[in-house]
Amino acid sequence: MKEIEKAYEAVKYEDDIYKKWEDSGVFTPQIDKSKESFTVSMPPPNATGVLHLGHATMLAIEDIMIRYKRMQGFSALWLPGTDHAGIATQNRVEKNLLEKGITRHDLGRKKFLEEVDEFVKGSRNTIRNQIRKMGASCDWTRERYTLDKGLSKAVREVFVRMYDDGLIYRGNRIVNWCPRCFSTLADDEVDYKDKTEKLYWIKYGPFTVATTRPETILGDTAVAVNPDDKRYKDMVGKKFMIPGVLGDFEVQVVADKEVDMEFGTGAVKVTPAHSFADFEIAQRHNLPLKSVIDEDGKMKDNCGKYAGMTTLECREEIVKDIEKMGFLEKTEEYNHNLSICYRCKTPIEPLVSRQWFIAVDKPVIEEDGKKKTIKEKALEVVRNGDIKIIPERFNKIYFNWMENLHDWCISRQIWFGHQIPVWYCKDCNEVIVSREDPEKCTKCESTNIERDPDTLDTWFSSGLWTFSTLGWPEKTEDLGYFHPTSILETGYDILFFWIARMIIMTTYAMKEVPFKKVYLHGLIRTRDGKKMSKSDPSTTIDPLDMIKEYGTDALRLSMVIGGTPGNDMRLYEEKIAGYRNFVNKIWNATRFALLNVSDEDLKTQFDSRKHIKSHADKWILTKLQYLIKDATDKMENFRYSDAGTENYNFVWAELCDWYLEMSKGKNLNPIVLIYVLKNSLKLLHPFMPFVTEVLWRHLNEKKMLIEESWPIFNEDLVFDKDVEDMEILHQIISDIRSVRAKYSVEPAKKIRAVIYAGKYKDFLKNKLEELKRMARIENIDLLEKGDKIEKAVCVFVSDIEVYLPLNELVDTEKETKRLTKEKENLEKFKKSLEGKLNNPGFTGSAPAEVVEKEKKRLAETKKSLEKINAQFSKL
RNA sequence: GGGCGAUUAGCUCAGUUGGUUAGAGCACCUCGUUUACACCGAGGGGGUCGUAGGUUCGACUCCUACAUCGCCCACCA
Repeated sequence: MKEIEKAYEAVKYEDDIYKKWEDSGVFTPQIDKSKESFTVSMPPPNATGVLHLGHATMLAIEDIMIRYKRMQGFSALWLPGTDHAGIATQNRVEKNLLEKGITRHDLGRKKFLEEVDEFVKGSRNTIRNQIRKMGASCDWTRERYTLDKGLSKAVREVFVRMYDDGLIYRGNRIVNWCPRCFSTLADDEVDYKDKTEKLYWIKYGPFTVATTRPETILGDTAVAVNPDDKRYKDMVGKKFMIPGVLGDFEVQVVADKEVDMEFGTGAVKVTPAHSFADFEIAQRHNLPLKSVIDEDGKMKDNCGKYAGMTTLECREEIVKDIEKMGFLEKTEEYNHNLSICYRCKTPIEPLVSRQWFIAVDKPVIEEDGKKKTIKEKALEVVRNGDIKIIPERFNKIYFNWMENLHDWCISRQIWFGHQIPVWYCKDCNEVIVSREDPEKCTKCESTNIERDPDTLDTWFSSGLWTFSTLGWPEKTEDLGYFHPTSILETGYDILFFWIARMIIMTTYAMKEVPFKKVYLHGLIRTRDGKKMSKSDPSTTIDPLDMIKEYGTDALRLSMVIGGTPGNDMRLYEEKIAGYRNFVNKIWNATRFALLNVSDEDLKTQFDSRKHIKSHADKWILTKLQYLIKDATDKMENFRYSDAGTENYNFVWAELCDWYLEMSKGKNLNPIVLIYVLKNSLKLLHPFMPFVTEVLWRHLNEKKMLIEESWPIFNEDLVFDKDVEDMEILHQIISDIRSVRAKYSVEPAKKIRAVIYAGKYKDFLKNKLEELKRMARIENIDLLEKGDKIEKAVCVFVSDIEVYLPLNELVDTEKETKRLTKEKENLEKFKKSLEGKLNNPGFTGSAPAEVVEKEKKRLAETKKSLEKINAQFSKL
């Protein structure tokens, strides 16, 4: 017997428990060929980030996966790490510098990068420790960083291979350009914003064109019309001189099916250098490019008096000038999508630029005598089931995205990141792509070579994450044992950013999939279903605050239970508080046990032949077995919410509300109690690791719970008949309590009961003590059968009749009402059952067991009705 | 424009291949310090499962429309 505190205070234990786990080495799996591996790569948070609910969800779910598999005996590796997050981190540091009035150019590349490294070093520990706060049982000895040596080597290796295979090329193409970040962006790094702008209708030589960007007229080289448009039929193929603000300029008229005849006048001005659609038209018709907007978002020198203006200033001026010239026909309000930078929300400036790309449609992967593109390969592994996405519906979204993928622009004009391993010879123009930094030109041996100043898109390196972190390109033991990883768990919002890219990069470099499964969780939303936004702190919940207030276990439960993969979930404080209550409940259940068992009991190994004493024991043991079966099944099928809910209900509604309450008399059976409790702790450990581990220690166990084995269903501990009996007892108790409440019989008032138990007489004889205590009855006359009793309220459970002779308390009117209502319900039910059973369609086509079940129900219902009818005569 | 998801009790959500008289938590009402827990216990009220059709012996579950909300993709100047 020992006593623990009355309430569990999470903050007092968590850090200590975590340290014990980490120090013990359980987080670090060994390479053991006799065991199966289970691997999860942690999606690396930004090195300079702070923990938010997105991370918290991811960590909670992945920790459940890992702890579960570890307990099942897998060699379970959860590999943590951080991402250098090129643009985001560089922006942060630049902002800091700006406060001191310095730009990165003042410092120069080398100094600036030192500054960034310093900053990262300082802030990386923050996120590391916050990951620990969540209880994440990841292997810190294998922690990686996207910019560390090994990963940089992997990046370089992949780049060189892809270059040699002709997959990486340098090209002059139109790109998404952010004038603020001063860098290119990938297509999916572009966000859209609804905006109403002016649509200008402008006289354009023999045409009238409509545009929202009159400033781009300076870069026009064509007019496009639909091939079917009769209005312009005769003009196609001809060239026209168009009078413009800077004098006449020449355009060619082309017919292109992408042009919508209905929009505007059906004639489109084409600016190939500053519009994606126009660029494509230009490609199809070999039109000249004319660049007029610079990388800083200002008009180029070739723009005459407009040179140096921002695009917006220029637009204003040009419109004025066009109007003066009498070319402005009209303006109207026009609602469209404005593309903006996903990082800084600055409008994107599409422009033509010389960049590095990955060719997604070039067949280079040799397989089965065919050559496939990396895109085809990435589609194939999902189509053929090598990678399974949960929930499945995201397959379609993935296919759609992948099928429409264009060449991926991988160069970024920022300094922080993996610098592109390409050198240019200034003497002979040779392009040198190399695994090692070259000292001289490989062609002319000149030392006058210069490295490409650009860096790679952050997603290039994170695309290699699952295998680069395991040592690739070296053939490490880790790589052989832990790759491909088992499951990749992350939010659906980075399906394209990251998951798709990992699949592309890994199937190319490793010739295997990065992971066998993808589990996508939803986004956490506010109580009103809104997105939590950093800019509005009143909408956000800080996971660290919640941990302080309610404990990590409560936070984890609140994010896992009640959610389904791929669906968003609302989170609010009361929900977390609710799970805190559950944490305290299991604490107190254990507290109760500890107050009632001896040290000897704690040491005793449960033996089913020796230790089972009562029906209650058999009942709870059976319930536990079914729980083990169901919960394991749910875990296997990634239904963590369901598994958690079942455990929750078992502990609260079955173990605490019934078994412990039953135990309170002289019936306490320490061995079974401890056995059930320990198993509950095991089942709950992946969900709420801290409190279960703390309690485990109190139960005199030498090993830590984290190292224990997952419970296995044991048929020998299933006693279905006893469960049926016990549930009848529970029903009797509940019904008596209900009657007491309806009749306002004070709890303190003990009453008498007469029970005609029929075949249950012997069973109930052993249960009188519990029955009396739990239903608060003074005296029970237990008989097999007997006469109806006057002035009594009755309840019927199965064949059993229970009479509470409340005498003067019995309100005939009230009782009649109660019984009438019950009778009505039963009759309604009976009717529906009879309807079913008399229907040959039902009996003919429904499975036999379903029909059997309904027959049984009908029999029960009829019995109850008989008894109720008999009771009416006694009122 | 294309696609996806949601719609179940006042609120937040479960409901696994169609087979209950549709569940839970919170909130609400009544009662309650009895060998853990008031972060608790006992009892209770509350839903024609978005609408309209259809398939079936049987639909919250499958099909078709529609409505409302949300998300993703594409994008036309």
